[in-house]
Amino acid sequence: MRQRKVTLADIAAKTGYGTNTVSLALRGSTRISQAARDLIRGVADEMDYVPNKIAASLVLNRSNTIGLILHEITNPVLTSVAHMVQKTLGKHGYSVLFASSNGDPEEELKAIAAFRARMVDGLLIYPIAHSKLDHLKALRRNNFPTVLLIHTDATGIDAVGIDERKGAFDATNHLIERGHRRIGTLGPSFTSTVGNVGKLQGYRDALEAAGIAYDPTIVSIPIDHSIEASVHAMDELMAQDDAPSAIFATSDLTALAALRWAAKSNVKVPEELAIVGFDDTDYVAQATTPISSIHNDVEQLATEAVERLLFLIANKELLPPAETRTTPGRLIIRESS
Amino acid sequence: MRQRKVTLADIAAKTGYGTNTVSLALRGSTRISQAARDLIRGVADEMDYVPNKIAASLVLNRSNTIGLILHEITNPVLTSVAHMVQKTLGKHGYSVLFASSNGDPEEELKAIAAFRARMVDGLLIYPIAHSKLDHLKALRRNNFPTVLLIHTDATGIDAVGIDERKGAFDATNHLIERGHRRIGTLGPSFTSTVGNVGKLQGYRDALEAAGIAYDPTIVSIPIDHSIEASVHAMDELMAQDDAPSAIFATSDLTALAALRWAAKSNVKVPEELAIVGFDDTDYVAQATTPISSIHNDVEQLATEAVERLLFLIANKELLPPAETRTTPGRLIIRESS
DNA sequence: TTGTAGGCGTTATCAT
DNA sequence: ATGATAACGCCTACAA
Repeated sequence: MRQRKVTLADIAAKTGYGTNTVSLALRGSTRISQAARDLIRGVADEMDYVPNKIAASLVLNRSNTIGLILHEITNPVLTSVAHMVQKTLGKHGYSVLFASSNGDPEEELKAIAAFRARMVDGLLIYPIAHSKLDHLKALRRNNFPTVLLIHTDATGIDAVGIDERKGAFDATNHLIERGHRRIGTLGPSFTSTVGNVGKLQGYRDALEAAGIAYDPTIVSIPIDHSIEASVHAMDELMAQDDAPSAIFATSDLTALAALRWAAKSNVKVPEELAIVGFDDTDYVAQATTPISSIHNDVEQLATEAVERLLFLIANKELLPPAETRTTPGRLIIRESS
Repeated sequence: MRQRKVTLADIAAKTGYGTNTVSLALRGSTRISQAARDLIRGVADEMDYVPNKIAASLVLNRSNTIGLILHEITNPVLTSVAHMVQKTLGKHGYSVLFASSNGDPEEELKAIAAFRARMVDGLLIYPIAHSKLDHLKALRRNNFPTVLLIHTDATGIDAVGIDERKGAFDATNHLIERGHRRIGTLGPSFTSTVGNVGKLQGYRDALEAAGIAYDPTIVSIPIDHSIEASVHAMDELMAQDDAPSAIFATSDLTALAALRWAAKSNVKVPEELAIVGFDDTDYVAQATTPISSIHNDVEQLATEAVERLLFLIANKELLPPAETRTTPGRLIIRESS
């Protein structure tokens, strides 16, 4: 005995108006008399009318929904991005379909397909790998508004992201200025993980500028994204003969791991080991030894990405040339360095 | 010069079949000859056909989309829930609309309205307050499948959540067994925040069982969700004459704050101050001093919630009586206690 | 095995 | 100021 959903027709029947009048009235059209509008509005509320946007989407050819795909939702930075994106889009009347690709290209493709089938008006995506952008460029070629949430030098696709290269440069350079010559780095797979390509570059840039030779034996890559794996990686890194005196951690998570390693190894931070992280989350700012980190303005990033996406959506008939925007980070110096 | 979207009719025209045959063929109906199916499938792929699920939703009266509303996405536990929920639902062919209410009841209502208008088949929600469940119960009364992601004793609404009361009891009791009699607690607003109502109860249960008087002066409530605010709260809490020798932190975030406070105050953990957290995230497990915490099986929670929701959706014509499920946590003892 | 007709709830166009 | 009609793209009858 399930009550059918209330439709425009039901309200029309009850008020004596046509469905079309009801539709206009509920959307506040001045073409309808004030009296009629009030009456209709009242009856609609009374009947607990919920407009069916899906039906509207069909005729308007616009769903007022966008898709957000992140490659890893556990990451606190991406989490903030998700939050800001949803908040900003909500203000513009958009809802957001969310999916986490979890590092699996297959999942990413599935999510894209699912979202497209649901007629999302556009896509914000933090892709899995820098090198695998072709399918996303293809979307754009099909006039499908898409914005990457990363910084990339790739062309033919819009992107707004953090300037990892510069951030990494600043972090490394700061350690050099503190007198360190042997600077290790700790972070997930530099080649495959988006973002870290740039970070490795920035790290090398800084070394080169200071005339320090790049040494791959102190570039450490944890086996997975857990802190534990990074602590492990530290174990091996620091067991070397010529162990680093400073660590540039490419994420706050690995920075915390470095700190943890120091604690359990009775190594003093920053006296015996300096640490700089990346992203400046609460966790490093308020770690037992507050850790220096590169602060990135997630709010600005999210806002700009949303703006760009909405712009693309508004111009989807003839997409403007792809653009890349970058938001710089800034180094926050704390006790760890 | 925008190419229209490919529809069933387009494929029909190109293959010479009717739209209906094409529809059946693409869905793999055996009513269509194998040859026709292959042909149609091929042409569809060639034309890059993307089925319009929105149109299908309209006729099927089912969107294969559910809404997920969290009251705070920054929280690592809720983040994991979001991830698991999306992953599990994805396997069942559902997409998830996401919104963060950010602790604002107004936002929560807006999100619910937006999702209903988009015809979600059901709702998973981590509500803002225990006390404000009436609007959610109303949804259920209107045969709208809804599952709360919290543990609650409220009736008339489905819920699956962590047993906060028991977890808090175990945490507090553990500290008592370690010989502590003066146990403070640190966590966001016990009365308004969902979950913490139960935690305060469990804390008091344990005290009572041990014959320790409950003392509200050592129940500390940080001003917001930042670690910094909790460190501040610790400052005040520990400045008291009869300061606690142990802290039950109602979240891992506050546990980390307690640890941070100890570090900057040169207080030894666990010798001078014992700490137990709640949720057992990586951050406490791998803190400089690994912190004891209540581990909760987020994966199981998410799976059960999704299962229940799908069950409700399948029976939405006549919803079964509301049920509450609870998943117990377990204490993980580490160096902090 | 395939085609035809009708309708899902909304909006836009064109009348009145 | 309001109403009738035709879409939007798909699916489920029912027919052939």
